Amino acid sequence: MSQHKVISLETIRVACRNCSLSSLCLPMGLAPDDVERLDEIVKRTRPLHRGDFLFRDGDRFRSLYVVKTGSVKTFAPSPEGGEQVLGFHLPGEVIGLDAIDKDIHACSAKVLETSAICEVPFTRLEELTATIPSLQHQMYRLLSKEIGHDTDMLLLLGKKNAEERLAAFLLSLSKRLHKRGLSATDFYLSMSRHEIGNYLGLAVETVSRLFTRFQDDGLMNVDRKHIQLLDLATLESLVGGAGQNRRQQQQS
Amino acid sequence: MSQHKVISLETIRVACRNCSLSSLCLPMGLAPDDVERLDEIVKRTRPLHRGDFLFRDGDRFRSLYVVKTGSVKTFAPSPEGGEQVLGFHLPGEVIGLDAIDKDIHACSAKVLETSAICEVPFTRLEELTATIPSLQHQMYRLLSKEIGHDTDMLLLLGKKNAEERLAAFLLSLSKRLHKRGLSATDFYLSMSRHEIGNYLGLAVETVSRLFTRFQDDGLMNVDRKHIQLLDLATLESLVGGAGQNRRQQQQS
DNA sequence: ACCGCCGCTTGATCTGGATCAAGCGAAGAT
DNA sequence: ATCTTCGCTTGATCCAGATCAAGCGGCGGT
Repeated sequence: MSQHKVISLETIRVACRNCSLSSLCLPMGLAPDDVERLDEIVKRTRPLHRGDFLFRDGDRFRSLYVVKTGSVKTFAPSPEGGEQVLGFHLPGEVIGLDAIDKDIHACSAKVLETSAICEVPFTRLEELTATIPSLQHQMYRLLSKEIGHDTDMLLLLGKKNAEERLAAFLLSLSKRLHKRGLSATDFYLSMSRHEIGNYLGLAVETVSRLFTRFQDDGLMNVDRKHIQLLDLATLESLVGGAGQNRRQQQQS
Repeated sequence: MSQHKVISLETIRVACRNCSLSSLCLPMGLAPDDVERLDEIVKRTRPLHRGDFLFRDGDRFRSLYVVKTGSVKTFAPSPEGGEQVLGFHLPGEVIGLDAIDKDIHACSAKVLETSAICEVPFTRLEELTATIPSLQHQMYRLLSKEIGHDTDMLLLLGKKNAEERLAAFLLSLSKRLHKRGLSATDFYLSMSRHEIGNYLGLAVETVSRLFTRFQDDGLMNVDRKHIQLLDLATLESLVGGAGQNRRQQQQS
């Protein structure tokens, strides 16, 4: 806790137009002076550290958050006092979209590692989107994309077995990191096995056993948090559920 | 198939301002002449019948659809040739929001019973929202609400057992029908046991057994598609997972 | 450098719900 | 009216993954 260094503001103060995420983030396809206007409403906070909250469930909704570097998990309380991990958020990804409706956050967002986060006050963003059609369109797409992603998760939790879930999880991380310009095959997990299991609807032990199995099968190397994917093609085929002999899925 | 009656257009041609769904649908809180403008872009189609598609996965995205009466299911193909039921849509609910991002439908929407559906061409709606701030806000809320709903489903599929899932499903139907002005305790299921099971990540047999059990326990009456909920309070408590003796949920 | 905690792994056992297997009966077809 | 199909129910069995149990070892703290 005593290690909070004072970071020079110059390091943080990076305008949207120079942001390496610009193609992933909101401003995609905006005219230069529209980017400027967006840039003006974005707050750049000092780096957050592992365990810090962006918001907690029950908090009033004020802003969207964009991960610039690092990672964040979101999770919702379940009635019994446990929690459901809803997602892991990597650079370029937006957090808080689910709270627009009720104006109250229904989940919490916790920083998994030292991270830089942009804060975008939603009311101001809304004013902006009303005058910049292409930004409005981006917002609709952003919200829609989130729905599509949730849909994928529903299919995963509803129809896939443990092996397929973990393979899908690893490939999802891989693709998202790659899109961000990082290695698709060599990365560190910022979340615990427990959190992965919670997210995928599996017990910690199952996650651990599958890591071991995937490694034994030559699909990947696992060393603590350090992951190396060795055979993306086979992992991809595992996700498809063509595990070899799978009963014809039920047609409803 | 030979029973397609010609329905008089007057029956269908009901303007938004007179629509009984107006408080649930898009126009909430709009000025009268804004409702008028919205009304002008909404297409009202002839009634659709069981088995008709609003769209299929792979179709180009053009419109959102609002259920006026009846019900619709949406479902996505899974890699193995099966499918995942993504939702059942009742009057006042909007379909197609997930396709805005990619401009292609990733799921199909199939009518479960004779239904009246409004079609809202999205491009025109987008033009409208750009000039009516409160409508824009409604759109954001609508999209956000959908994300929130998906989040609930993730918790259900990730953490709840069969009993909790079915209880949650029944109560969800009950509340949504009630909001629409229909009975919260007496209704007909327009979907099959198979579809319910698929939606909830359960086998048909499990759904059937649970219906029997709930009935034996005096929580509800089940006669084919006809459902009567007798003890909402107990059903509610089942959802909470307080089944009685439940291990303390994992804290990630 | 040492200690203690906690996250992870691995093995053994248990179980909720899936799968397999038989009817049953209602709704639609002829 | 009868047939046929298909959706549903109910019983028996099976199994993937949860739970229980027991270390191991890295990492943070002092």
